[in-house]
Amino acid sequence: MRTVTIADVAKHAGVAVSTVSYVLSGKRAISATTRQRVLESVRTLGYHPNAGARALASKRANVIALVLPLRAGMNLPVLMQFATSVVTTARQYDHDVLLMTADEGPDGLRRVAASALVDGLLLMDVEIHDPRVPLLRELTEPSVLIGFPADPEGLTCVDLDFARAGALCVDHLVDLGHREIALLGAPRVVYERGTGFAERTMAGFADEMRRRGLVPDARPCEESFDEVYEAVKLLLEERPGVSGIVVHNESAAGHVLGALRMLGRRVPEDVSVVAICPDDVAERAGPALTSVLIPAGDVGDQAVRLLMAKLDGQQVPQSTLLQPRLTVRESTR
Amino acid sequence: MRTVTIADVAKHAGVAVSTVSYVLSGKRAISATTRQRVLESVRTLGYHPNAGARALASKRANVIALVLPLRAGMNLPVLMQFATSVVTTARQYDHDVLLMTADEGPDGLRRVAASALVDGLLLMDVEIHDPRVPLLRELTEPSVLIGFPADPEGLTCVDLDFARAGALCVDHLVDLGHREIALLGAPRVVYERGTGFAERTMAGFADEMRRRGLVPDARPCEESFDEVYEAVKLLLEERPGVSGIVVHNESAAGHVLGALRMLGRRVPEDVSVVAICPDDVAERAGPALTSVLIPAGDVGDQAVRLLMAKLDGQQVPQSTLLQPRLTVRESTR
DNA sequence: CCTTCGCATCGAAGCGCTTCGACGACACCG
DNA sequence: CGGTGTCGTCGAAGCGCTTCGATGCGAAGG
Repeated sequence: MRTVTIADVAKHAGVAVSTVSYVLSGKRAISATTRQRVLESVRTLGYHPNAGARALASKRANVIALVLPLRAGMNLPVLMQFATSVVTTARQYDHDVLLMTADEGPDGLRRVAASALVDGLLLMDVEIHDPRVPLLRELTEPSVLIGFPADPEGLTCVDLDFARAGALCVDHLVDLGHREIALLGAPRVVYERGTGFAERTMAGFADEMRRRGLVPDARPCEESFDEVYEAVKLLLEERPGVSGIVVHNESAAGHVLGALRMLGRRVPEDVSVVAICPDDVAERAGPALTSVLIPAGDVGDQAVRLLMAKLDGQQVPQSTLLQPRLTVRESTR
Repeated sequence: MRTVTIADVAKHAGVAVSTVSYVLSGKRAISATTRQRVLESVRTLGYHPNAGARALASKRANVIALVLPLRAGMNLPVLMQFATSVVTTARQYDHDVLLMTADEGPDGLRRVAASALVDGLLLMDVEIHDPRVPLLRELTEPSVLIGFPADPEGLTCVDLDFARAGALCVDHLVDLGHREIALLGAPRVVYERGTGFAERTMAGFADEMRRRGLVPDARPCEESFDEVYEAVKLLLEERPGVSGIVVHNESAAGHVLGALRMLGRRVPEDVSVVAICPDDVAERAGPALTSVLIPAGDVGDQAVRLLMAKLDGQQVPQSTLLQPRLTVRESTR
């Protein structure tokens, strides 16, 4: 069962190889009748263009690299949602996705780019001082980053507007009448790593609090139940008047509710809680959490569109911030 | 900045193109001095073989497809861990990984296989009656499945031995002296989908219970806190003597602990809980859960090895079951 | 009626690599 | 000392596709 080549299709349809190619690519006008004949031959023979040959001749692999962080502590659901939307959107542009892990480092990127395995790169979870950023600048292949390095000059970056997300939580709680509000953030290590999004949320939270004439109180928060419990307990002891809590830590969100329950605080009667997390986590919690959505799907989608535009030679904005959206559920009042 | 080709390397080293190729592939003997000279040229010029050309000439893309399920309700951490280990192991064999989603269906598989984009396929989360299985049988490209379809004849399947995992939980609890033991499983929809692993766990649990002269009680379990709470409440009402609970539902595991706490049962003093879940989930819970590990990493690793063996023309076993391992933590006594 | 033009199609030249057969050079054997 | 290998290297033929320039043809124009 030899595989079907373009030559087989050409012979079957009684045309030249180049004609088949033009029918398939649409790069030259072909008469309707010929086109039909060719397409039918393609169908009956079950022809699939050889990817390698196509890449070699056209200098386009129609594959993009998706570089995901794999270190533990990543926000898995968000990551998966993101990956899924990247693959789905890429397919809409007739591209496939090569999966890479961040631990291949700059060398891995150089390898796939230089070998023409991929036409462009999508990097998730870029850090403030990311060793891969200088490389991306010198690569001829276009790239799109999720997250912001210290200096985004000359790059294309996409992210959720985390500062706005933090502010949004404040707005919601203050509008409900709460005055004493605290933020429980990501584990300390995340801030130390300098991924950016955690700081930006805190900053947005703090700025908005101050703008409203209130005193911000923001703290990192670990992820195990016991540590969350201790953090909540400490918070309530130090600031007994706290009536609003913003949680920017997906794994901890459920534990915060459990801790409050154990500490005799009812949600939302005594304390209102807003989380910044995916919808499914918010809905699964008891009570269901009012939350600001991390639109991972939109981010992936948008990132692919930007990359495709760059591959197309178009100019794209250096920075794209996606607007967060707050959904009211049962945990705030 | 034209990209460096093998011809450039050959000229720089003063040898024929074919000699460079043989140095790089090791398929023919090359004198040590020539080899050195070539390798040095490769390094100084920064040569990376063009993937398309290589694939075209050698009929090997050095890429494997990884097909992941993307429907909601999947066990994300396990999935990511799996994907990570697949990528890492594939790289050890000098292969890259093309990421696909299950919703591309059989056509997607046919496309990447027929276009020679990939040399082999790795499918995760195969269902009992999976529409892709017949296709895999007729494809010339080798494949490895994670999970078992109804008829694994002629295929290569890898999975955790879930029946054994269920039995292992029973053994642990019974050895501790517990007699009345219940299993809280996956959401009902998972059983209906027929993914297999959930049923197999239940069967292993039930068989071992009966073998021990005990009465099995196994129930599906949804994932939201409220539903878990109701399920636990109902269980305690119907079977007040229950002193051991096996949870085979990662999202629910934490909620089960919370529900028991709210219902006035201490863990492990009043009730012992064993979970079947990844270690990080077990460790993050309060109290830390005694658990049977889902060794997602090993599964991915093993799957890649099997696929590489098949690509190599070797014979491999039709079925590979990975043995589960129980880790005792704080939730059983 | 002959030229001019545009459309539809063809043929051939690569793209960068692997691989096969060939060919010197040299060592070894009888 | 001429055959017979062996080793290391070379040249050339593709792999299946895209793309460029050329070409045949009918319609439009003078």
